[in-house]
Amino acid sequence: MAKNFVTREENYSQWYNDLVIKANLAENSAVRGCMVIKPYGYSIWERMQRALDDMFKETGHENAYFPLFIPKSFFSREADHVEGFAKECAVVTHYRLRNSPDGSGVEVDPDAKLEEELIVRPTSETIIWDTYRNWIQSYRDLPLLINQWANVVRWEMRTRLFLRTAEFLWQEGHTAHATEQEAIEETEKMINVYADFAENWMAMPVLKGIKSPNERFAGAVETYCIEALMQDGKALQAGTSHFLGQNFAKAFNVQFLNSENVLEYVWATSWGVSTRLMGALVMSHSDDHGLVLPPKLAPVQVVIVPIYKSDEQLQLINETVEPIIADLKKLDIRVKYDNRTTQKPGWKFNEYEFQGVPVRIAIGPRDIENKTVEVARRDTLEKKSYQMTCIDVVIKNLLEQIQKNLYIKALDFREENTRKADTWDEFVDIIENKGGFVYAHWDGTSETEQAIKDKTKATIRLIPIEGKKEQGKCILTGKPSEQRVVFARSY
RNA sequence: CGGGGUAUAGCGCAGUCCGGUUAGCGCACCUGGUUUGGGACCAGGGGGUCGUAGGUUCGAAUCCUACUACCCCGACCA
Repeated sequence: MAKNFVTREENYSQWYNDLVIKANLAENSAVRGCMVIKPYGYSIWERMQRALDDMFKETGHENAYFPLFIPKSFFSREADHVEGFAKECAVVTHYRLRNSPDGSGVEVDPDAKLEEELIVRPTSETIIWDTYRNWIQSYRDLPLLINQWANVVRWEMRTRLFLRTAEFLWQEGHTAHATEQEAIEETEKMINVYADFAENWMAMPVLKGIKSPNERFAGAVETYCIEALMQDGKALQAGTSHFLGQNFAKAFNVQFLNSENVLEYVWATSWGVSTRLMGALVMSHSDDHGLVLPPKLAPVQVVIVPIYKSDEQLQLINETVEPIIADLKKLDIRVKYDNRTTQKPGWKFNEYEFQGVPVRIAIGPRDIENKTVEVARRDTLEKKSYQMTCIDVVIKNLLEQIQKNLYIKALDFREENTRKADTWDEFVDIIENKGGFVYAHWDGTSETEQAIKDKTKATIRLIPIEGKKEQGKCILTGKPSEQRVVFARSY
């Protein structure tokens, strides 16, 4: 495995591929980086999914499931939307295969052409709004608060494992509201849910803000986002929440009668996070020893490894460990006792470090004698002996401490890599040589943003929502600006 | 779609320039023994249409042609 991941970007790719494959997380399939999440990796994702799902339900949302295929004609209804997605759609044109005449295998049967092509959903706004038309008649039907967990396909020109695969698993929330105000509140509420999840579950600090028009979702009036900083100094968009205005309601003719018996178009939002969060998790905390998982998301929070020379010793350790496991389980700690005889202790230590298990307990003859256990934490790699009595409470506290420590570490890293630039030279120097987030003034035009991107590959990651007003001059054009925005190179 | 690279055992690679025993190494796997507090050691063993198709040659992993797949860098994007 490549060393010095944190400081040497060129090693990143090798490190990353080694990591995800060896850690049994995922592997690239032949189809444009389609993501296959193996069992261990999936169990991490499943915990994330469950936590998010609970948060959606707490905020009043219900789950539903809509079709995979969307008739092509649906896409032409919202102009910006089709513009945004047309270039990356997988299209179903035929419905049958046949044996090749030359006997070399199978081929698409040219006689089985579809009347109207079907698009594999790149996102579900169109099919959902087509459905909502039938579900919404009265203000009494609103708000409609629905979430869908689904896989979608965007045929990207270039894929990147976890961060941009052709097929990915995500959730997309789609809500309909009677008023503009209520829809905006929903949009903001959900970006806050995402930020809450990122910080409190993933231990990943995020910036909140809105996107510049260039980066806005196709069909949205306003796009809110959370952005995280990865260990190599690049930004990663971790979640988005869109205020869609009445664009989709008008495109799909979704109207309702309000309490004054007046026909109105509904106001909409949509919001989503994807398996990209797995990439974010890996890239936020991992080190050269492998994954580092925040305890709240770790499928296994504590692993116990016995150290023994004889069967009798193992038997003794088994008996000693039994009540400890019971105590830990009582405190809802996910614990695994690995007393396989097929692997050696050293091998197990490395294996669980690789998988990012937050806490490891080792127990051997020496410990039995002293009534102690050896506790090692994954985040700092520190080892320490504790008395066996009350070890459950020690571990519980330690897990909470690790969760906090990971967040603080990531936050410190972000602070160290967040800078202000007041001149063009300063800006270029930071982007080229240091990376990270750069707060700088911008004249507010798309042309300037594009020019900065062309020159430096840096884009506006977000415009802070509650950013301080401050008079300044655009770093590129020198035109007046009232607020700094956040620039970075990104994935 | 442009530029670069790679393809040899489950994984990682050497061998290719300069054709010539039976294609090799590390990890992993299997058997036996000794081991077990940070990826053990010794001995033995199994596993290969050398990416595909054609060509040159007495002889091809090696030379030639075409094709395919994957990786990296760009444009595009969550």
